[in-house]
Amino acid sequence: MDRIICIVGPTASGKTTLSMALAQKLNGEVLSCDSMQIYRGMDIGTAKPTKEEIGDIPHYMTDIVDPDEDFSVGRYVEMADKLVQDILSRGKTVIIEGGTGLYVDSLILGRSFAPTPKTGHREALEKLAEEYGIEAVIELLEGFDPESAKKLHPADKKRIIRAAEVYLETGKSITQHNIDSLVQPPKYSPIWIGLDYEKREDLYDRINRRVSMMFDAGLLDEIKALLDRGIPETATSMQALGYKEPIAALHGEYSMDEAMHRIRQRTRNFAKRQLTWFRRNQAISWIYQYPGQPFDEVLSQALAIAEKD
RNA sequence: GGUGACAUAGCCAAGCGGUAAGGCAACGGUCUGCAAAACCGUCAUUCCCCAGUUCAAAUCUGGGUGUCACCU
Repeated sequence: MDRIICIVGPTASGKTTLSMALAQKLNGEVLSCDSMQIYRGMDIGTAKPTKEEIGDIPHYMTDIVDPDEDFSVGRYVEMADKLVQDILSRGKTVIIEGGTGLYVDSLILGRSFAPTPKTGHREALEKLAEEYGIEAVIELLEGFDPESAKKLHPADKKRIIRAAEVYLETGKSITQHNIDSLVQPPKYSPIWIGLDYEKREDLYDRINRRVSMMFDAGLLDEIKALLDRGIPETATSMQALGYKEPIAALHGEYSMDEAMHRIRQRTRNFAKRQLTWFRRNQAISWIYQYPGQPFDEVLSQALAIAEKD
């Protein structure tokens, strides 16, 4: 039987440490599932595991593209799935360490994505929305995908445009695409372990402290190095938490102190969204930690969950 | 000690006699190619306290308390 363990949870919940320890114990290899750690040169702000943390454990899907490259879930799944197959074929355990819910689920469910669109439909739709308002796009959408037109909130411009784009690209509505893919059984059935804290405030405390540590570790130098390399500030990667705020501060929009506060705030908000995403996955066994808990306790709980299967 | 201003949710804040805007935070949720993104929902039976005027008061009057500013 395929042996896959997914370690999921909000940022700063200790996923990296647990993944490495489990890999050690279970003869596993770690596959990172994080939409920002894929970028080269973005280490401190993304809390990427250090060389010391990784040690000699095989570790994948980190540092795979440059920060100014376009990336997507589709590309992630394509690359990661090959690695999963490869690790399994060698009889080892795959430990998926995931903070990006969409990526983890897409990989596990085995979703297939159409190739990157190049037809310019999206640009045209965006222009239409800009000139005539999003209502014009909704109206258009009603013509070939009334379900989406009705379901999507008028303020959710991004998804409305995507829904229209999918139809124009493929001739099939996004609603139909979704129905088709929901019919498919999940590609893998991993053991799910969720990491969280008993009390929300303890998780938030960890986030606050970690942000300070990032600044101490040289986050600003890292950002300056990226900018010196010519990475555009508008690149998706540079819009990441912990990057865009210091950049704004460097432009004098607010103080660096304010930047740090904003990073903390936005990271706390982000952690809550991650929890919302993972909470609906009933297959997850949660480990609720408390401050100062010995790591061995967490590890043995995780091993118990992994062994139960 | 005197004079003046102000007291509205955890924070900022509108309201100026007709039955408590809005923003942030918090909490809950959505999510199928930007996801560290984008989006949605909930959140003051009550406006510092007491008394009064009025059909009706967060809004007016008197007193009290507190904060700030200036004066001595």
